[in-house]
Amino acid sequence: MQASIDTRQRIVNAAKTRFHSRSYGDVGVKEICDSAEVQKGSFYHFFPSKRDLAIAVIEEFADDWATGFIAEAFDPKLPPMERFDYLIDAAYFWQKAARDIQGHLPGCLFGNLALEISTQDDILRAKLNAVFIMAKKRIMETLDEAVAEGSVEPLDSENSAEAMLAYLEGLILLAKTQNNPDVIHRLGKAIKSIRIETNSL
Amino acid sequence: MQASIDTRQRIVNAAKTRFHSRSYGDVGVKEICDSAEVQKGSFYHFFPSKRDLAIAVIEEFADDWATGFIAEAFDPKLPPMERFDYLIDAAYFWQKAARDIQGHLPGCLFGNLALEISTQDDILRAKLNAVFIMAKKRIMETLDEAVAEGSVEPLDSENSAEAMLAYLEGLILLAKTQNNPDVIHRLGKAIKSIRIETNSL
DNA sequence: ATCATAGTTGACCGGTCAGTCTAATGCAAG
DNA sequence: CTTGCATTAGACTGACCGGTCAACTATGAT
Repeated sequence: MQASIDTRQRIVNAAKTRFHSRSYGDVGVKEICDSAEVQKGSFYHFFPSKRDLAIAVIEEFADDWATGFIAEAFDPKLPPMERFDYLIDAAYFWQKAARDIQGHLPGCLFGNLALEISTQDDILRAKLNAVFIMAKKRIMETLDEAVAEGSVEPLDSENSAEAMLAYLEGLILLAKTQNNPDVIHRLGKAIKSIRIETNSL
Repeated sequence: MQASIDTRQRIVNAAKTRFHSRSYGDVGVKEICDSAEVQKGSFYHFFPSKRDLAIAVIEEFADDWATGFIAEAFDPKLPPMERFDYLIDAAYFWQKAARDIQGHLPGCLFGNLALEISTQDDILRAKLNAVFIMAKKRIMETLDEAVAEGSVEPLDSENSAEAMLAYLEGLILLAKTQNNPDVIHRLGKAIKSIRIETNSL
């Protein structure tokens, strides 16, 4: 059926933007249905529960993220370390655009959800963690390339990558708390100074 | 009156632990009242709304934090840069202890609340931001001391302090997502490598 | 044409939400 | 003893929550 795929997608789309700009707990199923112009019954035809919708949202958003935001920033044509400048830039412009439209800086959907629900739902937590692992891998590969290329001294690329990811999430957290995207630009450059040395066993 | 002060305090205490280990949205007024052994009427005698309770919780927790956690870590008797090791250590042990008791790593109350409600309530957001500004100041002072002492090359201490705070919050976010306090230890040492240079105008 | 099935509708469920209200307390000052 | 006020008790409100259900429609295969 045609309409059905569309219906499911409309639900996920409506949920995506709402979960991102508000929170999981604050957005009700009814509100999502209304905005997607779908009835409650149809919602529960596609999703056994609100939680399952959250899983779908995380998966789709992770995909959008990997093929959009991340893929653009980690352009293999760019010198490895320059990609981090693009990453910070992309984060800045994304947050700024959202803030200019909605009036509030939404932050990172994954970070938001992680802090909201990871003490309450281990499966959702694991899904979110998987997204972060994926991002970490991309950073790590970039770091490895930079080392191979000679533009960075050898380091513990896995831990350094994770530390850089933590920093990025932290920046976005502060930017959201200040409702000001400039934080990302102002502090972003320091991401390249984060290093964890290889453990000399 | 004696009991009244105690009642108010019991409400705040019950809310503090619950907001921290779950979320603002997920914890209801009834649950807080039950656990504080207080009636709804008493609750609304002391707090006009749940939101006002949140304000009280943030204020009290900020106080606990400043006089406990932060004051211990930023011990003026320690060499300035060593204080950051203590900070990371304190964060690690706190999160680990909470995880061992509750089964879930609670993260930072301020970070949690910031991501959950700062798009929905500007006053709460400002309160949270004030807590971060206070923490930033403590870090900045420490950095300034280190520079004065000669153990650190001159830098933009205000922005560097903010960047270090972002990193700490990011670490705790990842630790929560993995439900594993080790992240804090594993990546914590890099906090001292974060630097933002003075803008040479 | 007919039948199974996917999708849709909207009324409906019990429970819980934040918040209200009135009446009963306990206590302190006059 | 009494008056007055802060506090507490707990029943209650209406709205909303996530979720269910039985009836209905559209479609594609036989």
